[in-house]
Amino acid sequence: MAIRPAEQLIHKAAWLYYAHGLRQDEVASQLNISRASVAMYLRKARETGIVNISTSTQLFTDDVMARRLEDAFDLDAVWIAPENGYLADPSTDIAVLAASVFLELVKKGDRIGVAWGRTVYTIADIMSYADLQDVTVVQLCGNLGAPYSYRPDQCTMEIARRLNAKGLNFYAPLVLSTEGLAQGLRAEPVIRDQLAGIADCNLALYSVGAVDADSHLVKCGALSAAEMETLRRQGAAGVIAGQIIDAGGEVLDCSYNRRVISAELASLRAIEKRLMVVQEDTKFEPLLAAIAGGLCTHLVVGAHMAERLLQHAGAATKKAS
Amino acid sequence: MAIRPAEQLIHKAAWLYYAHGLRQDEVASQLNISRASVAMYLRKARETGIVNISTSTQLFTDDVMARRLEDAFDLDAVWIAPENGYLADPSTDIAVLAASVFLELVKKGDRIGVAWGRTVYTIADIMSYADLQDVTVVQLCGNLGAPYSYRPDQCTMEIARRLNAKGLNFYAPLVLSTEGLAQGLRAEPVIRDQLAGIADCNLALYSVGAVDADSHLVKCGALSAAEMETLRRQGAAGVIAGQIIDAGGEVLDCSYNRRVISAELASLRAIEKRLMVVQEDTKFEPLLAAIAGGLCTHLVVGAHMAERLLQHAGAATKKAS
DNA sequence: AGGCAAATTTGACTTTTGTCGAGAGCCGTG
DNA sequence: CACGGCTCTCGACAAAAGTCAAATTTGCCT
Repeated sequence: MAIRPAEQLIHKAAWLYYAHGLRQDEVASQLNISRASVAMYLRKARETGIVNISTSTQLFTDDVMARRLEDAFDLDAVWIAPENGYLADPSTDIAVLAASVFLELVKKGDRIGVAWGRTVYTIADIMSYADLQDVTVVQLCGNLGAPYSYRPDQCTMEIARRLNAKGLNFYAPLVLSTEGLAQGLRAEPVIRDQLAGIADCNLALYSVGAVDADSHLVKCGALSAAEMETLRRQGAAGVIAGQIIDAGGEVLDCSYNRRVISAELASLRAIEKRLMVVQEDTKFEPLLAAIAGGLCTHLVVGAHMAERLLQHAGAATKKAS
Repeated sequence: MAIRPAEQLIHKAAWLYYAHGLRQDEVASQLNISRASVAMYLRKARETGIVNISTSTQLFTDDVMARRLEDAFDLDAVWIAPENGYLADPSTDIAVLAASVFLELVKKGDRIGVAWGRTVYTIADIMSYADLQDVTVVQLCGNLGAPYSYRPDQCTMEIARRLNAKGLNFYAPLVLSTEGLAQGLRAEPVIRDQLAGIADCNLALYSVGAVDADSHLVKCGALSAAEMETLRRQGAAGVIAGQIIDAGGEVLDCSYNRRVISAELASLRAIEKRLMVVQEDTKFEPLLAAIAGGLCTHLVVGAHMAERLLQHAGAATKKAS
C-alpha cells in the first residue's frame, strides 16, 4: 500500500491532530498507519503551510515607541524588535519579526512586489510556509550577475515558493552600460508590461540600501566604490530597488539611474502597503530618505534605530517651532 | 521576581518558542524561569490566541462535490465534511470544520452577526481562540428564557470571548405574547438601533432550524408542538434566527412571526458573507428553504446532506429541461 | 503587623513527540 | 528478470513537552 501518500493523508492527519486535537497515536490508529508516519506527515503539513502556526506581532506594535514613531512619521504601522534581545543576533530578531509581520499582511488574492537585498533574502529564508491561493509575487527590479547568493530573482522565487504562490520574474539586467540601451529595453513589451504591472501590487516588501562601499551595488560590480562615493557627494542618500535616491526620497538625477531597469518610485508609491524592513543601524540616513519619499507605510526596525528616528523627529519638531 | 507575569512574558515566551523555534528549555533559560513555567505560558498563549494554529480547510472545498454544489445553488463557497469520517461523531466533525472555516473568514475590523442554536453553540464551544482586534459580534435575535444552556446571548458572548472581540447583546425577548407589544418594542430606540445595525455586518454565522417538535422553539416554550405542526401545514419550512420561513425562504405570514424580535431577512441578506452550518441530516427541507431565500452564501454540511442536495438539484434541472 | 487566599513557580514524574536506520514495495533500466 | 535507486513505512530509542502537588510569593483584609 505504498502508493503516493499524496496530500490527502497529510491533510487528514493534520486535520485530526490540529483541528480535532487528537494525539499522534490516535491519529495513527484512525488512519491505520504507524505513529512515526503521522509525525512525518505533520512535519510536512507544517512545512507546506497546510497548518499555520503564527504568533501575534501585537506586542511589537503595542510598544509606546512604535506608536510615537507612527505619529511622528505618519506611518500606518510600526513594529520594533527589542534589541537588548533575548537572542544572540539582534538582526535575526528583526528578520523573524519582519517575516511574521509580512505573513500577517498577506491575504489571498494579493499581488506582492519584492525587491532585493540581504535583508529581504534573510526574511525569505526564515519565513514559514503558507498555503495562500491566488497570490502572485513580482520582482521589482532587474537582475544582477552571478556571484551573489541573494539575487533579485532568487528573493522573488523563494518567497513565492514559501507562500505557494506564483512567482513573476524579471528577465532583464538591473543596470545596463548605456542609457540608450536601457531606454530601449524598458520599451520592450515584455519589460514594459512587467513594469506597468508593479503599480497593481497591493503589498511591497523591501529594504533600503546604504550608499557606501559595502552596498550590494558595489559588491556586484554595478558601481565601483569610487563612483558610489561620487554619487554620495552628489546627494545620494540611499538605494531602493536598485535605484539611487536623494535625501528627499526622489530618484537622483544621474547616469546610473537612467541606466537602471527597475520599478519607478511612482509605481512603488501606488502600492497600498509598503513594508520596509531595516536591520542595520548604519542605514539611518537611507531610511530617513525612504520615509521622506513616502516609500514606506509599514516599518520594521530594531529598538536602536527606532530611538534614533524618534530623536531626529523630536529635533526637527523643536527646530520648526 | 514574581511580579505579574502579565501578557509580556507570555508574549516573549510564545515569540521565542513559536517564531524563533527555540526549545522550551532554551526559552526558559533566556527568560530565567523554569521550563514548567514556559510550558504553562505557552498553553496560555494558545488559549489566548496570541499564537494561532490553523489548518487549511482547502481539502474540504477542493472536493468535486463541493464545486458542484457551489454551481448548482450559486453559492460562494461550500465545505463538505466527510461523513464516513474518522471520527466517532460525524456532527462534531462538521462543527470543527465550521469553526475553522469561520475563523478563516473573519478578518480584523469585521462585524459579525451570530444567531442561535445548538449548532452555533457547539461551534462556539470548540472554536479555538484568536486575538482579533476591532471585531464586534452582534446578536441577531432576541433572547429566550432560562432552561436552555445555549441561549442566543450566550452564543454571542462565547464567540466574542474566543475572538477577543466586543460582544453586542440583544436585550429583548425573542418572542412576545402580543403583536402590539412586539411592534412597540421594535420601535424602542435601543432595539431599533441594534436591529438597524445588523445590516452593517459583513459576516453572519447561523444554522437553520427544523419545523418539528424537536425544534428549540418548542423546547423553549416559544411555541407548542401543536402550534408548530399547524405552522408546518401552513407552509413553514424552517427557522432562521428565530423566525419561521416558508419553502421560498421568505418570512411566513403568521402571528408568531409578527411577535418575534429578530433580524429582518432583508438585513441578513445585506450581509456580505452568510455562513450557514447544518449538522443534522433531517434539516434537508429547512436548508433548501434557506438557500432558496438567499440566506446563505457560504455553506458547511456533511457529505450525506451534500449528496441529497445534489440529487435534488439534478432532479430539478431534469424537470426544468 | 499578622495571616489568609489566590496566584505563581518549581522539581520530579509521565506522557507524548521527534528522529534514525533498517526494511519493504515500486519502477525504470540494462 | 535481476538490479539499483527511489520513496514510503515502521519499530525502537532519545528528546521534548505536559502535568501535578508542593512550596513559595504576592496581594489584601483585618
